[in-house]
Amino acid sequence: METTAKRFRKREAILACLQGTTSHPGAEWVFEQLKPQIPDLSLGTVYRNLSLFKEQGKIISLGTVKGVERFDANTAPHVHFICNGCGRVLDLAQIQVPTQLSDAAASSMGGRVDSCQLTFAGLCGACKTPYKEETP
Amino acid sequence: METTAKRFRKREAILACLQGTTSHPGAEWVFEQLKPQIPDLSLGTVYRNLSLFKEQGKIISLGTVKGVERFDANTAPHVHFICNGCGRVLDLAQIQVPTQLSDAAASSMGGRVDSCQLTFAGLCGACKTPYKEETP
DNA sequence: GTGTAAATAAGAATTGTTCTCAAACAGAAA
DNA sequence: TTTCTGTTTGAGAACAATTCTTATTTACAC
Repeated sequence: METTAKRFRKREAILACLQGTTSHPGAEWVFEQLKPQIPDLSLGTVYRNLSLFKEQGKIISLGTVKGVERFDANTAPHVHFICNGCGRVLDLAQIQVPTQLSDAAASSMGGRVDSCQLTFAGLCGACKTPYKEETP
Repeated sequence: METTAKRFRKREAILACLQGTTSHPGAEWVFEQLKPQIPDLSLGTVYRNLSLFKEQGKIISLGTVKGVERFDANTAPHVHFICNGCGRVLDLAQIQVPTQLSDAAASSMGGRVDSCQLTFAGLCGACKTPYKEETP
C-alpha cells in the first residue's frame, strides 16, 4: 500500500525537506513543497517545527532575507551569498573564515565567540546579466 | 524664537540621529529618541526615511536581530558582534575581512559582490562574567 | 496672493510569525 | 481489545514589524 510515510510524523518530513535542499528556504517554501504530499499540513506546524529544530541545533537560521527568515540544515560553518536580484541564497563551500578572525574578535572585545556568519551580497551570475526589465 | 531647526526637515533629524549613535538601532529606537525633540514625528516617517537612506546608500542594514531590522550609518565595511546575552551589537573596528575573500566569493559564483557582512555572535565581556562587581 | 511638487501624520492594511486550544494521534498499561 | 497519558497537530485568531493610503502641510517658484 502507499500508506507509507503520510501517516507518520510531519515533523520528520519538515526536517527531511530542509535537509534535501540547498536552497536555504523559508517556512512558506517548505510548506508549499510538502503540501502536495501532505495535504492536511498546516503552515503553523512548519513554523513550530522549524523553530524547534533551531532550538535543538538541528538547523540554523540565516537571518531574514526580504522579510522572510531562511533556514539551513547544513549546520557546519560555511559562507553564504545572497543575490539581491532573485533573493537566492547560495553556499560558497570553497571559502572558509580564517580562525584567527574569530580569535581576534573574541580577544578584541573580551567576550566569547560562539558562532560567526560571513555573508556576501550582490548579484548572482544569472541576475548580473538580466533580460531587460521594463516598467509599463 | 527657538523654532530654529525643529520646523525643518525631519528627514535630516532621522539621519543625524543614526549618525550620532554607535548602537545600531532599529526604527522604533530612532523614533523614541527623536520624539521628545520632535513631538509630531510619525513612526511611519522614520520607516520611510530609513528605507530611503538605505536605498541611497547613506546607511546600511545589518539585517534583523530578534525580528527588528537594525541600521548603521557607518557604511564603511566593518565587522559586527552580536551579544546573545544583552542583544547589543558592537563594532569590531580592528578586524577586517580580507579582500581576497570577497574576490574568491565573486569568482567562485560568477556574479558580482557588492557587500559583505561578517558577524560574530556570542557573549560580550559584560555578559560573559555577570555580576562581577567593581571595587567600591 | 496662487500653483505645484515634495514631505508628512495618522492610522489602516499587509505580512511574516507566534499563540491558543480543542482534536487527533502514538504508545504504554490494563 | 479498551483506556489512559503525553505529544503533535490544524485551524485560525492574535500579534508585531513594516508598508501603504490619503488628506494635509510645507517649501518654494511664480
